[in-house]
Amino acid sequence: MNISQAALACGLPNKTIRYYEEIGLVVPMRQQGNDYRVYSLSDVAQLRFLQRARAVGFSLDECRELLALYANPQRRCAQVKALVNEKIIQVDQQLIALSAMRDTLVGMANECAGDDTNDCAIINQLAVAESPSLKGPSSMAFTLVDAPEDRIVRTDS
Amino acid sequence: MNISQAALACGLPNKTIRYYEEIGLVVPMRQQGNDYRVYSLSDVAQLRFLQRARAVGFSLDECRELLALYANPQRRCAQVKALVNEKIIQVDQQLIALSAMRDTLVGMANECAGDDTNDCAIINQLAVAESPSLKGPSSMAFTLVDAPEDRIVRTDS
DNA sequence: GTTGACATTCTAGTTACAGGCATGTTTAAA
DNA sequence: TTTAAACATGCCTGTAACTAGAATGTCAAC
Repeated sequence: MNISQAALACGLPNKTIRYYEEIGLVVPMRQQGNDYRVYSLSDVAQLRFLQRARAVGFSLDECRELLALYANPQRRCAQVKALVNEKIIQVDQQLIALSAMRDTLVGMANECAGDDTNDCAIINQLAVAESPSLKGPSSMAFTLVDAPEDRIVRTDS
Repeated sequence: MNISQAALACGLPNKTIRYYEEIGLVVPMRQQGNDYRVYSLSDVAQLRFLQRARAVGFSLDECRELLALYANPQRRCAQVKALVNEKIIQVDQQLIALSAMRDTLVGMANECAGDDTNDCAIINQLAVAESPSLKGPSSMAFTLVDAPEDRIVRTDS
């Protein structure tokens, strides 16, 4: 079958399938004469596999690894499970980070009247907040006028 | 102050600050003679603002918008709150998607013995699963041998 | 034969930086 | 005084995973 047939069968866009070929994930045969890609059922199975693996959050590099295991009858089940467990940990970390972001955003929204004045609790919070590093002038929340700056000694990395 | 001082004060790496200048977010003055960047306290306040806004998940484009509001005394608080609320919705969607991924992964791991055999429930699940599109040979879970493919009519996009 | 829907290759753009190189400047020590 | 470290500069490339678009070729139908 040709690329569009394959796309339909695996749920990936055309361009993505070509990209996967470009990076050596699924490389189909070519039809003689015109150089059209010809996808075997095995190719499509692999594309489908990739679509699934991507959907659950594996990177393309991880997908490559999974695909190798998929294709390898000598694989051990434990190897596969290890990859999945590792991915679960990563996803958990992302969930934690996102949750924290959400909490902060909701906290900001709650403090904010959302009215027609220009005094905005959100802006203030973004402007000052807990200083991310250590030192530095901790006020300056609202000051945007360009003051002639003070010179300090140099430290850098 | 120079770039490293500014980096310390705002918690952003050197390179990031230069990048923000390149895309026009915070453009400092230059010192005569050597062309070193000179950051005013106002510049640093803006960088700090950016750092915070990025940390809660705003894209650089959104940061640009927020920074404009920050700098604009004519802003209305409601505008800012709208941005935050929109971002909360986005974050919620990400959280939902990630949670679903996590569930799927955990489900896979639970089904998998994780032993020394080569028969792996995870692989099987990735291979077949619910077909992402509609049609297509729904078996083929384990078949990777390259079978001479069948020809079908063409449909594409 | 011409139209429309396919296919192909190629280049460039996206996001938000990071790494590295070659080179110029400032500062502190030997 | 020299020199070496620690800064600064610009520029060019690479990352991840595609997407969009242009220019062109092919195929089947009317």
